[in-house]
Amino acid sequence: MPELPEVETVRRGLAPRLVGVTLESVWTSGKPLRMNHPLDVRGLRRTLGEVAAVERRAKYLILTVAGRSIVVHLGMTGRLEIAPRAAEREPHTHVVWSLSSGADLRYVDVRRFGAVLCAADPAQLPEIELLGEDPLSRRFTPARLAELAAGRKRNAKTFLLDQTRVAGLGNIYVCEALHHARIHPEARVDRLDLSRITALHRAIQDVLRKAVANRGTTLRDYRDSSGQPGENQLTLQAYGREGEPCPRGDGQIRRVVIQGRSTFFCPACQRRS
DNA sequence: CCGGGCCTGCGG
DNA sequence: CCGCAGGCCCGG
Repeated sequence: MPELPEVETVRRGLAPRLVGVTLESVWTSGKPLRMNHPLDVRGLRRTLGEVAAVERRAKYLILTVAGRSIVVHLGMTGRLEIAPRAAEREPHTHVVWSLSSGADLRYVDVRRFGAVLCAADPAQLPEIELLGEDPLSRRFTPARLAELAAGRKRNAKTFLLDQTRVAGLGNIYVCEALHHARIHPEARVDRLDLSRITALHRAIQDVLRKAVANRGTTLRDYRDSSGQPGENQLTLQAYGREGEPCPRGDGQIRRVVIQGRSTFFCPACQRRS
């Protein structure tokens, strides 16, 4: 499910209900998550106490708790939600924290592609350390994007999905940003001139900011921390629109597979060079 | 780079 | 039954 805008929406929902609240105890389902990694139950038990901050780094949520951190990645179907303690647990609930506020914080993940990690210093986790530039940060400028793209003999789609360069985009927003910037998903990134890099930079930021304002894209599974779907699916220009007219010209949206992922683009307005 | 795998569910 | 799904990892 979740790319940067969805994770940011979850963060904004959680922060006011977690900061200053104490994680009193934790329960786990016993099932492994991403890559069959068992949950670190002892680490989670050591990471109880008052929540000082709820932050986001790319698609990761970072809860600072009593000087340590809980790091959550939602994979495809993960959800972090606040629920009344008395509410029945949904199937595929894998972690439940009891909060001093009387509610639960619950991690639910049908496909178990997500991760719940803990660490004394999250910056030292390889998952976090290896992340590239956050596209909504001040450091992400057209010049920075040009630097990241220089010398990379990869197509634009693959480049933008690579979390070690620009971190936070996934399949939907890569399709949308490339469409917005009129760049063909198979355009080689080291051959984009500065004006096209600048257009891409702007498209990435515009697409992500709009999606955050719309509280994320819900195609199927995504829900925020209150269980509410987002609204951004109503604004998608290319993703999921195979065969429909391009909203911006006389082309027709096509679907191809790049990097094993469905890729939607308009052959009329998105150019390779 | 590609293909496959992880896991479950849904829709054709 | 088959293909597909907002992510990521690994081996060849």
